Order: sequence, then structure tokens, then C-alpha cells
Amino acid sequence: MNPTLARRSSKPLLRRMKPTVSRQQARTDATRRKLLVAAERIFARDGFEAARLEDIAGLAGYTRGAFYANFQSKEDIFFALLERWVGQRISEVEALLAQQERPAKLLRALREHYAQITQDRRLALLSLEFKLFAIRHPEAHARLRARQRRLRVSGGDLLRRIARVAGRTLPISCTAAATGFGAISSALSLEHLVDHTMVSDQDIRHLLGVFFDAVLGTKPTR
Amino acid sequence: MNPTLARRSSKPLLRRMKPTVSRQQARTDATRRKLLVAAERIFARDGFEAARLEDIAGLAGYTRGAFYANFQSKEDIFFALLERWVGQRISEVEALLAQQERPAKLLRALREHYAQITQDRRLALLSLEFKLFAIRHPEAHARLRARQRRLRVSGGDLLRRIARVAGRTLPISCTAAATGFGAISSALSLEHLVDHTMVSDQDIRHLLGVFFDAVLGTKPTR
DNA sequence: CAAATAATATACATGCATGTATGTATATTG
DNA sequence: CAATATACATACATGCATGTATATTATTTG
Repeated sequence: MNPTLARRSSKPLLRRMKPTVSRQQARTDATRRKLLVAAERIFARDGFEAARLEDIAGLAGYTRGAFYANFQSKEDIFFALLERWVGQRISEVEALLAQQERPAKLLRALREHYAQITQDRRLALLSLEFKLFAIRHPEAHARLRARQRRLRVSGGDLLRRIARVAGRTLPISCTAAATGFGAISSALSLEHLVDHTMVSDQDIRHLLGVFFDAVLGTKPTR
Repeated sequence: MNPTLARRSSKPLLRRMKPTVSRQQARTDATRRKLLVAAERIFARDGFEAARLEDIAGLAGYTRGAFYANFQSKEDIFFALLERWVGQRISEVEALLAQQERPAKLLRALREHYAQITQDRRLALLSLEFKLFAIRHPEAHARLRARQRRLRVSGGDLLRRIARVAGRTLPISCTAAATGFGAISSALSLEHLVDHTMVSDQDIRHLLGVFFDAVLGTKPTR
């Protein structure tokens, strides 16, 4: 859990005891992380099916040998990536939740959050890959769905809180609203990638804002 | 261009002249159509990359021999499918456009149209495949984009007309609005496929309606 | 610093989908 | 109805990504 400290202390102090986290462990963890980061890029670039293990390893600075020492298969690293990814996004939402309580600020922060999401090409493509994989692989569907659900629920909590503080009642369930926001963000960002002359960045902001206000019942802005 | 008529007349009347469209042509056209229909299902089910030519041919009732007699590669049939598909959807939109002029009815029809789209699993997955392919294959991007653009523009025309007849001005460009509708429809339908407990059919209708009204400036409904 | 152990690379085997070449059946022509 | 062309099937070749077994390099330990 804390490789850096363990590395420092293991040599001089704990000669006899097995150091719980060795320097080698740290190395392994590092390459594992590098592989995950590389996988994120490659999966987003090529899609799950077309992604080659060799490209992932290569981008991380290794060969396939290192890959198979750390992961069992393409699916394996895909799931590992999903865990990581959902974790990161949940903590983003929780960071928003933990912020100051004023609803106006929260609202603006949330809106900004989704606007940011829209800008992230990799995010859009990766989450798409996860969803498509879930839909197409029944045996993995439950697992993937569970992770996405955690994300939606935590997004829903955020919305519920905002709505309550602002004295609004949403026209639909909080999770549905959260899912809707996520869906429209990535969908617009995808359209933008396909043809940015059809949907400009401004259009995206506009559409997001409109949708936001409509669902949250805030003023037809701005 | 008209195999049925040509077939009837070629035998008795035009013995000497090369019949422009023979009965064999008709057969070929039929298998070509069957292959396209099969490809539609397989691409939606497995995605472009994972789709196997053999599955497509098999579903159509043939082997790979028939496939290669009609198409040059997986990409080839993919593009052929796109043409067909965009054509169909444009004619849907044009059918709407050709309908009676009353804006209220048009609006309802349009709304119903998108609600229907949302129900079509294959539609959502296929259009996604087209977009992903475009994003990931620079050499094909322009071609695919041109087709999608035709669709968006014709959808935009429809919106412009509705807006004008209804005396509204859209907050964004018509094409952007059309793209937005398309994007949110398929995105919500995708989310529904991933986890229908997060977004119910009713939720989808609600969200679509809310978005619709917000963009078109119609009443907060319903 | 040498022996032992872990991390990564290299080389090889396998499977699988694509594409092609050739054979067979079905339609067309005179 | 024979010949000829066309549509499709079958069998084979190729390439390529995966996975595995073994070698090499780095790290730890006494």
C-alpha cells in the first residue's frame, strides 16, 4: 500500500522480516500502471477488438512479455481499466459533493464538470467501449453494469442533493437524470468528433446548458 | 435500375439486344440485398471489428464465396450498408417533411419518430459503429462524414421548417439541433441497453420530451 | 559479491479470419 | 438441348494476433 516508505525502511531495519512491499513490487506496480495508462490510450484509439496487446505494451515501453506477467488477457486489462476509471470518476463526483454547499456554485461546478467531460476525447471513446462491451458480452454484462451503476448512483446522489438544496423536484429519477447527463455529454462529444462542423463546441455548451436547465428546472438561462 | 420490368420484357421482346438486366442480375441483386440485411444484424450484434464475414454470409444463407462475388471486403459491405441506411433514414425524414403542414402535428410526428428510434436497438448500435469507424479511420472519415452530414442537414431542414411554421427561433443552428436529437436518442437508447434499471423507457420519453421542448422552445409540456 | 529470485524479452506454436483459386451448379443463348 | 456464361461453394494459402515456454536481465539476500 505504500511502496515508497517500505522501500526506504526495508533494507536497514527489517533484514530478517519479509518486507511486505519490496522494491521489486514497486517496479511491478509501476509497470502495471504504465500498462494501464497505455491501454487507456490504445483502447480509445483503436477500440477493444482492434486493440493489439503489442501496441499497449509498446506504448508503455515494454513487450508482450511484461504484459502477460501483469495481466492474463486483453479482457483482463480491460476490466482493470474499468475499475480504475470508474474509481477516478466517482472520486471526481465525490469531490464535487464535498465542496461548499451553496447550490448555485454546485450547479455551476456540475455544469462545468460535464462541459469538461465533453472536451475529453478519450473519455468519450473509452466509456463507449465499456458500454459496447457490456452489451455484447452477456457473461461480463453484470460485472460491467455493476460498476457503471455505482457511477450513476453517485452522480444521482449529487443531483438529488443539488435539487434538494435548490428546492427543486426532478421530473425523473435522480439516477435517470445522471445517466441522461452522462449520455448526452458523451453523445455530443462523439458527434463533435465525427463532424465538428455540424456541432461546434459552442453548440455543445448550448445544448448541454439547455438540457441541464430543462431537467433541473433552473432558469432558461443565461 | 429497374430489374423487375427488365426481366419481364427481356425474354420475349429483345432476343437480339443484350438485355440490360437479366434474370441472373435479379438473382445477384437479391443475394446482395440478403447479404446487406444479414450484415446489418451481424455488425450491430458483434461490431465491425468482431464481425466475421462467414457469419454474415451464413446468416444470409450463403458461404463466403457468395460474399466475395458481391463485395470486395468487410469495409466494402460496411460502406454499402451505410449508403443504404442513410438513404432509408433520409427518406423517413422526407416522408415527415412531405406530410401535412400543421406544425403541431409535425412536431408530434417528429417527437414520435425519435421515440421510435430510441426503441430500435439495431439502429442505435449500427449508427454507433458508423461513427466509431469514421473517427478511427482517417482515410474513410471524409466519406462517412459526407453521408452523415446529408442526414443531419435533411434533419435540420425539417427542424427549420417546423420552427418557422411555429414561429420559433432555435437557440442553435438547425443542423446542430438535429444532431443533438440524434445524439441524445441513440445515447439514451444505449444507456438503456446497458442498464435498463437506470433509465426506463418512460425516463427516455421524458428526457427526450424535455430536451425537445427546451430546444424547440415549445411548452414545458406535455 | 555470489547465489537465488523476480521481472521482462525473445522465440516459437497455435488458432482463426481473410482472401484466392478452382470446382460445381444454375441460368442464358442460339 | 447443347454451349456458354454466371453465381456460388469448397478447399487451400496466408497473415497476424494471441498465448506459452524459455532465455536474459535486474533485483534481492546472505
